[in-house]
Amino acid sequence: MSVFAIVDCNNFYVSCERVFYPELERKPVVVLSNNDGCVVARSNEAKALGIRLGSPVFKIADIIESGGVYVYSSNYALYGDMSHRVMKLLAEFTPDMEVYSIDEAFLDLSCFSHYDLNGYGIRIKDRIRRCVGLPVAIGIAETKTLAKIACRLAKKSEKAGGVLDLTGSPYQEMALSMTDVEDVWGVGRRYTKFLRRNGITNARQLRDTDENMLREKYGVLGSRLVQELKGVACYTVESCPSSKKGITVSRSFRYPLETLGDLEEAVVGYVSIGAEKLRKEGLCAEILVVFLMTNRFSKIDPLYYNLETVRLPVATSDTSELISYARKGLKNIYRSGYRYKKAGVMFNGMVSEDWVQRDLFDTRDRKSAVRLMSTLDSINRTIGKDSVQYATAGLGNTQKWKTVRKRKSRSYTTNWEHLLEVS
DNA sequence: TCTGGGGTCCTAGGACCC
DNA sequence: TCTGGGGTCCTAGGACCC
Repeated sequence: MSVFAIVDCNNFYVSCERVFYPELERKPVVVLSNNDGCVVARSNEAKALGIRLGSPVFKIADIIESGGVYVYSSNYALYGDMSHRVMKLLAEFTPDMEVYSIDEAFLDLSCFSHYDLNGYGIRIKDRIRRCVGLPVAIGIAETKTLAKIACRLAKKSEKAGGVLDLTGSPYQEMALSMTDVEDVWGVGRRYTKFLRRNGITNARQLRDTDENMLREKYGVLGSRLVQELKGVACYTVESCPSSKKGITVSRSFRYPLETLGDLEEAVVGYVSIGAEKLRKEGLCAEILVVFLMTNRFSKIDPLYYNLETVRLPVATSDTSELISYARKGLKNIYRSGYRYKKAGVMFNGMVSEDWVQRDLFDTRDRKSAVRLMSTLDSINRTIGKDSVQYATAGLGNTQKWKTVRKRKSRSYTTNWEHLLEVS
């Protein structure tokens, strides 16, 4: 029998902040997106105050004030490192796991099916709490979709204490009945509407739906959904993630940018970030996309959105080369007179750096470019991020495109200067 | 005034191949 | 007059996930 567990960190970003500032326990806490724009994580206390995920901060200013809500900018260095620690611990508990997102992992527990799975789950939960300081919830069942449902209930129920094992359990019927159809993994807003219109409101009804009806509406995903709810595993634990199919780097600006020069600095900055990611993955991109847009929420400013796709003569991860194509692309789509709110670059058509198709008439010295990039990367890795950067990305505080994070906590685990002192 | 960022998979249709 | 069968690749759009 196959057994899947999903381990999900509770209110992950908020919990990471709490580890290093325990006074935040039992207090309403939120973490914000880039430029301190929207709420991306909430503590249970903040949820109880009615703060919705994705709310723009300015719209909930009064709740923050009256509720005494602690507000943090996102600290990706901290969250990334904490995530890494959690995953490392989880790997001790199973021969096969899949890191599903920054705060979730699927574990294959099939070989433990004759054990006390609930007890095993509790051991996992306790170990993460003790070694990393983070609270997690764990759901265990015959399929990934059922495990997700178990995990959701484990989080909600006092009695479950954070771990719920539904394998072969008589409670499975009840668990499915208690789960609204929109809370099923793979059912989004669109399908919720369709399902509810057809009288399907909970997971149990969805499981007992005519599979063909769903298949027609929803394609193969529909049949898989029903099968998974019935306990027939359609998805496995993907322990070796296939290499990336694309890399996107884009940010909203704190204030609208208007000149080509300012936008160029932003695009150069994004290309630098993206190209570094490419090299880290050992990939080269064949296709580069540059895009820009004005504020889609504005009722006054005219809207403009455009993108340019560039097919590169030879797949590359060389920042200099990518910058020159990106700047050309940007010039083509830039129109003066607009107030731009966001720009970005995308790399597609990925190939491994060892399998790049060369061009007979290529005149570029690619060997030295590779050496230059690896030197650049190693300097930035050892001395610190952006120690060496392209001047066309702008310098220091003149960089208008850099995101603002006014309420960021310290990088406790990734920067020696920020190490906690105990006295 | 202020509204995030980064992904995946599936499908349908068109162009093209033998 | 009759016009097969089996593919691939690419693109755009939709839906979903965290």
